[in-house]
Amino acid sequence: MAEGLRERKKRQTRQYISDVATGLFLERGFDAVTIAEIAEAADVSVNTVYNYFPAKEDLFFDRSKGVVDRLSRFVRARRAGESAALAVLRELREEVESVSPKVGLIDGYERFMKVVHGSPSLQARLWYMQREQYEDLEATLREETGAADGDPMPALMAGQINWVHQTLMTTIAQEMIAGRKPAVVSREALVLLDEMEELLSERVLNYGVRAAG
Amino acid sequence: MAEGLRERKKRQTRQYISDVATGLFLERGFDAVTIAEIAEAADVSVNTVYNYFPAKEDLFFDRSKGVVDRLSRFVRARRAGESAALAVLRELREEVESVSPKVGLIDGYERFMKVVHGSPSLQARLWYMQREQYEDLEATLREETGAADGDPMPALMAGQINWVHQTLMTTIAQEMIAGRKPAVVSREALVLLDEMEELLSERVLNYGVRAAG
DNA sequence: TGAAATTTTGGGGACATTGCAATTTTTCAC
DNA sequence: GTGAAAAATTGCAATGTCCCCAAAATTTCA
Repeated sequence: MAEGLRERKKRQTRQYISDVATGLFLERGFDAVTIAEIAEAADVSVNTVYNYFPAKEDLFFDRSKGVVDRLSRFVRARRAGESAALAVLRELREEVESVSPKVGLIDGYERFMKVVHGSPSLQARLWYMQREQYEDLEATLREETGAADGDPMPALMAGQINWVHQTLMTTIAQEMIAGRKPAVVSREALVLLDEMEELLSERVLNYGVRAAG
Repeated sequence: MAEGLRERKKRQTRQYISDVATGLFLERGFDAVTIAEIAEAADVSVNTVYNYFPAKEDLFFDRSKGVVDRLSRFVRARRAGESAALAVLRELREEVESVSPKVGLIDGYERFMKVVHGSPSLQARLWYMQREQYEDLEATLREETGAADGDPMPALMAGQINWVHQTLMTTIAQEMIAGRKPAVVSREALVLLDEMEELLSERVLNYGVRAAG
């Protein structure tokens, strides 16, 4: 059985509110738009907005859901004989090379990031999500390598991998905000990834190698 | 001429408000204390509180001022023949070894961090300060090495050094919160620093070496 | 079709933060 | 010392986020 009318309407309402809000935010900035305005524009009550979104920031980052385990997924999907760091590097290269929106390589991303840049609370939320990603990765590494409880390696390795990802995303954001085209930024980002890989030590590059075959 | 009565009173008032606030925060948590309560306890008006502190978080982190250029200072003070990363590692080791409050090795730090842990806005503020530290370090590295404008190395190196510092501070905070004694945490932290140094690549360990004598 | 479950809404309120004007305190020239 | 100028403190009102609760509207399902 699929889903009833109620579920469908709920999803639609939620989506609609999110869309309306995002539109307003992109147009006028995060702080300049009030929840009351969003509610009115979406033709619902303020309470309904809060019914779907715990906080104002959630309205903006609604589409960025399911990014928490991004790095973890890369690691879990690493190939036989491949280390955690190299798997992440490979996946990131693929996304950068294919000029994927997943790494912000798309027209309009600059608009998005400018809004974030202009609001402390959005930046805070972004950092929070990045922190979550890091912690998720640490847990995954601990799990995948079967490291003991007191072993600091998973945390350290997660930190190094996180550095790669963070630096990549920050750089892309900066370049996009600077007005560069996705294709151009893609090429620069590939160079950056090469440089970062060269800065990683052998021990990092070899951590969490999946048993061959 | 030193300072007039006015300046002195201002500083006293500011300090008193901050002290009263910190006391309340440590006692009952950040969110559970209102600005109005602080104002009343400090026997001033709410507006006076806002006169000295732009936001509630500033009341809590008032003592943590001047930490922005912590890493930068370490780098600038590096010795002849010493690299940026090694200078930071050395300074951190010294502080950890001497069980210094500067790295959180002091009874009561656990209390402080628990409050931070319990409040999203305080965490956000902490991340913001860490971000500032990173950016400050990048600028310093760029300056000290005379790197070209498009050169990504200062940013990458700042990232690596920042990883060391961040990981150290986070670990110390966790251990302190877990109830360990400063002396014990100090010993663990020294081991951690060794492990991190071993994970840094030669290129990182050799970046920004100050010309010998 | 009507009761139960769920969603939406209205109203009230706590609290951070800001702006403005009135009031008090401190400074400083005379 | 005294009084005006400068600065600090205060009170008051308002905005905006977010929470809680109870009433009203909508949807589900026996």
